[in-house]
Amino acid sequence: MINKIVMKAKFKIWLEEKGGVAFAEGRRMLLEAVDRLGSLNAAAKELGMSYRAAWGKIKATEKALGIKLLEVTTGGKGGGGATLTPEAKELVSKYKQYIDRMTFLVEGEYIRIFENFEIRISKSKTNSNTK
Amino acid sequence: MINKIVMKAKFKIWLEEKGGVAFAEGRRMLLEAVDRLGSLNAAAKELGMSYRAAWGKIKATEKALGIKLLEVTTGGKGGGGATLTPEAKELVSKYKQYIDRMTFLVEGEYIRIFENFEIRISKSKTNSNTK
DNA sequence: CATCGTTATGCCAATTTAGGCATAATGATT
DNA sequence: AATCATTATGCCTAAATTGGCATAACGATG
Repeated sequence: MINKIVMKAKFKIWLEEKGGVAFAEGRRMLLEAVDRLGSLNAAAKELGMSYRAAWGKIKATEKALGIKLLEVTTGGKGGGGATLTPEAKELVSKYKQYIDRMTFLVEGEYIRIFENFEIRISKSKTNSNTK
Repeated sequence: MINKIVMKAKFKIWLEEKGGVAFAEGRRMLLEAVDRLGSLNAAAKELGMSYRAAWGKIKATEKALGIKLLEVTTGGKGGGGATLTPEAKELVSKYKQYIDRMTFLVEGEYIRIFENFEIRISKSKTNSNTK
């Protein structure tokens, strides 16, 4: 019986500052949503997370990198809102570029290196079952 | 005050099979140690983990990929031991090659994309402190 | 000056993950 | 057949991470 392997490479890349996570994909999506919606609250809702969690992520990044990410206002019609600072916009933009590039490379290198491994393993009969 | 950013890119790559983690760096080190020491127990000790944990990782990978990783014997002088199957050796070898290549690329692309970003941010004065 | 939706933050609960204790089985060696 | 270091595995505990509840402050608008 041929036991086809459908192995796949996954990866996660993040930016660290002094050993702590400073920025990663989740935060990039969050900032991108804030930029589009004009509000952290709305962005959190769209991503299915609580405002509390979203705010905490933003704060953690601001503290780690020492830069301000959001320009906020409170009060007024609509209660207020948030927009990205220029630094935040650039961080999001560069991180996106970085992730896209790495996604391409991770996939390409995986295929190059593991290609014939999978084929060979799939054809050998193995005592696969756990018990 | 110049607030120098020493941001760094970190990454983790793993192989998935049907959504579950099948292989990653920790397991590669474990198998590498088994290959060198001839025993899963000794390998676990060297890596500072319990035999229970090490055994669990191996089993999880064997189940996920449907291949046997260790050829084991019990009893006799020394109590027994474990050696890598040819498939395990190849998996370790290819994964190592993959990781080394990606480490190189992650670093290189990071520098290429973020280089001047850090410089600019570092020079602007920021209200860095959390409070 | 009351309203309303947003930002801001402490605090506790819950879920997930990892670790390790305990115990059985193995089998060549003596 | 007693020994001994290893493999094998169930089960419970601890730790770390995440999520969300509750509540305060804000301030332009009407």
